[in-house]
Amino acid sequence: MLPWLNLGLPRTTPAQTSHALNLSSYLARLVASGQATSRSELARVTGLARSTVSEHLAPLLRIGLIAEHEAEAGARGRPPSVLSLNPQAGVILVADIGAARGRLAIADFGQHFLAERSIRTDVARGPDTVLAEVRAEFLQMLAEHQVPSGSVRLVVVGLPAPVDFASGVPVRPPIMPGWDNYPVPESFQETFAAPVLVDNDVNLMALGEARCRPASQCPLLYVKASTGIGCGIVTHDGQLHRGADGAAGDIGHVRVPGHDAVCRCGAVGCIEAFASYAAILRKAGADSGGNAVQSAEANEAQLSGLVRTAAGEIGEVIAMLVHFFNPAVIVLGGRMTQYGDEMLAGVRSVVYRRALPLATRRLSVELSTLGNRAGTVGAVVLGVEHVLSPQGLRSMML
Amino acid sequence: MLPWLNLGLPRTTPAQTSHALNLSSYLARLVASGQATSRSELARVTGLARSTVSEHLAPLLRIGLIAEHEAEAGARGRPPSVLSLNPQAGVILVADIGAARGRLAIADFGQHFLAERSIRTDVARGPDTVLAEVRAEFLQMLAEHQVPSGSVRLVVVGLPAPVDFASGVPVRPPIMPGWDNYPVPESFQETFAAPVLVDNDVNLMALGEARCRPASQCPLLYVKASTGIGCGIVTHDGQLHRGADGAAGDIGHVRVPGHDAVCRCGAVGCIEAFASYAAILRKAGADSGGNAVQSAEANEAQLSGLVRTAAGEIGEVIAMLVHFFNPAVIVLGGRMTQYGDEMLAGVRSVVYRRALPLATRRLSVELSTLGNRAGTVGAVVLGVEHVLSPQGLRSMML
DNA sequence: CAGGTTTAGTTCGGACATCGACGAAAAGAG
DNA sequence: CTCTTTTCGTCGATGTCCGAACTAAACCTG
Repeated sequence: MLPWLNLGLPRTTPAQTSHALNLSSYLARLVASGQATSRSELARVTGLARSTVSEHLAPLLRIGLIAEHEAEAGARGRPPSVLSLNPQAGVILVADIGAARGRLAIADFGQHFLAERSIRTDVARGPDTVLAEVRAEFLQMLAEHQVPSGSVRLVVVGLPAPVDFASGVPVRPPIMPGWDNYPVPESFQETFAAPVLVDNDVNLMALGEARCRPASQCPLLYVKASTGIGCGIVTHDGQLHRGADGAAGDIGHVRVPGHDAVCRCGAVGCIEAFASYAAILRKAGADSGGNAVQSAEANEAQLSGLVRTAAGEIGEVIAMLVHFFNPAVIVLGGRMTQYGDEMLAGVRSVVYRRALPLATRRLSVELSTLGNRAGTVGAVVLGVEHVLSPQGLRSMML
Repeated sequence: MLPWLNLGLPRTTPAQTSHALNLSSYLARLVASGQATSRSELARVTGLARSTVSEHLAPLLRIGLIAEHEAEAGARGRPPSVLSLNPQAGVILVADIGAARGRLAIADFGQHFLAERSIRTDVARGPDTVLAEVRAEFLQMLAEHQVPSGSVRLVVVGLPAPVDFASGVPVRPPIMPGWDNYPVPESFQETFAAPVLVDNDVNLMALGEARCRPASQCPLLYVKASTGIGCGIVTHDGQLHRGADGAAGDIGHVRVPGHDAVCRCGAVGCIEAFASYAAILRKAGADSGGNAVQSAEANEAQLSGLVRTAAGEIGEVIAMLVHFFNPAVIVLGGRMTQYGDEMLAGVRSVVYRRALPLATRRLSVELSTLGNRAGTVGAVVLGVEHVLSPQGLRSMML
């Protein structure tokens, strides 16, 4: 007979987190996303009794996570007290660390960036150096905006590497010598007494883009073409797919025959070796015979053409992903979207030609709406969702 | 400022299904999967009080879904009353319809196949003919095994086509003329007064394989190489990924350069056109100059070589999927696994050479453990999980 | 074989969650 | 000012879940 079947059970038993916390978390997220702004509205949306809503809202107000203020009247009856995440509930520190540059930000819970800054982060200098600079920069930003460092609720870090999300540790990063297994969370926890979340940078961008759109646009793929080529995956239910080892979305080293460029990973024919933005700049520099980037950047027309070609090659890979994953939306991001029109045209032409009509009929291919802020926005999203999760709420309520 | 962010909310509000039903469903699934066989064990596994377990078990016993019988004593204390899904609770009709042949089965809830049968199903003859034959066959099987047709609780159908799972309708099947948008569920509901689930056949196989393994082996990819090449996707949390249009996993029409075979989809260079089992048989037939399949099947050695080559080409595609999806396990199935060793060797050699070590370090590439029963087993799994879901339970309890 | 030990399952009262009903508060309409 | 409308809080009724005490059914010991 058959071995018996391990029916689809949740990985955590439902009874582990209390029902009360689940409800509070759900209410908090409804408020945070703006889908409900008053107690009655929450009751309508959730189908719960108003009294139940009030009851579960009370602890959220008590710990100051949600604030209420008077609404200016205008409608008929008693004006509701408008609910929102309390901007004063604390701040989230966010670092989107790229290979060469990083973007730091301080965000409050009211969806505002209090401060934003771009710094040099040459990851090749090693984690000790880079993270120390990030910490110093954070402290300076906090001081400048007079945010007490005690109000830091969470630190979220994006790294251009595969990350084991549970432990927050980079695993075998191809381009970051010295970062393998480096305990990034500990390095921040010495300075800030707050939990630290670490994830792949492209995952964060994908999350940011996904949350700017209606849930019907999931499953969503975010494809970033800059120095490297990577991809973030958001599934049907809005969750990031990180894969078994945190390495999902690493499409830069997909091999496309017909090219013999040597990739930094050592292999030959990786898409990243000839269709990434870095590769294009190299090519432009070489063609113009001059000294690389400077002169090449000037030659807009030539670059446009190269982007268009590269976008087509990326489109070949995307067409394959469309077959396999059948997403509702493909979002294009990364530095190559400086030439957005060319990029879009290049990708679209190939995808709609190659892929079967069924999978492309309702597929939309778009440029990133968040641009180079996708990473920081996604990090804030991850942070807010973590704080508002049942586990996050429990830790706040002691 | 930013548009506000639609935080990761569940698609259905948690308050919609009653907490009680959720618990009953969870208990039933624990019993069904054999993870708990008595009330006390359920209490230990779930962390609930024994009294609570008893309380929620009562309705499941009342409707006859779960049965208890005496355990033979042997341990110290009072022997537990052993719980199991009641085999007499009803049967599930299962049809795994392939392009040429279909596999029908009657399963009870006690993980036993009461009857199993393979029939000719030339899907090109159209849905009316094929489904009528399936229905007739089902009725005959029921009669032969003296199962009253009133005890049919569910019908599960797998089709070699993209299927919109919610409505149970095939959408734009490439190889099934006349099936587009055909209302398959209605066609069975006239005969059997039971819900009908329809899904892609490869999805069912993937589900079957996934449920035969520990949950730690998800995310899992099931790759089927027969007449066509397809792929089923099970995510980290054990759910099938069906994509935005139910077309996910359709990797047969991924284009691999360097081949100019014309595919039945009309395009050139589809992997399916030269590396599927059908293509191999064609090639073997052509090489031996004789009349195709018959003489070719005889020449084992030649076929082995062709399988090995084709497996390498499929491996190129799988390597790409490994980069993108980073699964924990790849399961190989389909008729090509008749030559399992060659297939495994061909796929492994390419995957472990092409893909980055990070994604392959813990990846295991295996042959299907269920063989040609994967589809029917997966269909039973889908059916049992549907019946034991909170929605399914509610309908049984009136 | 009587009584102790161990494990399983049931019963029951209390703590807590959720609901609906009622009433108070706060605005506009007439 | 009074009526209507909408929001929100309070309170008792109902239902869920738990733990403690109790019963049931086995084995072990002497």
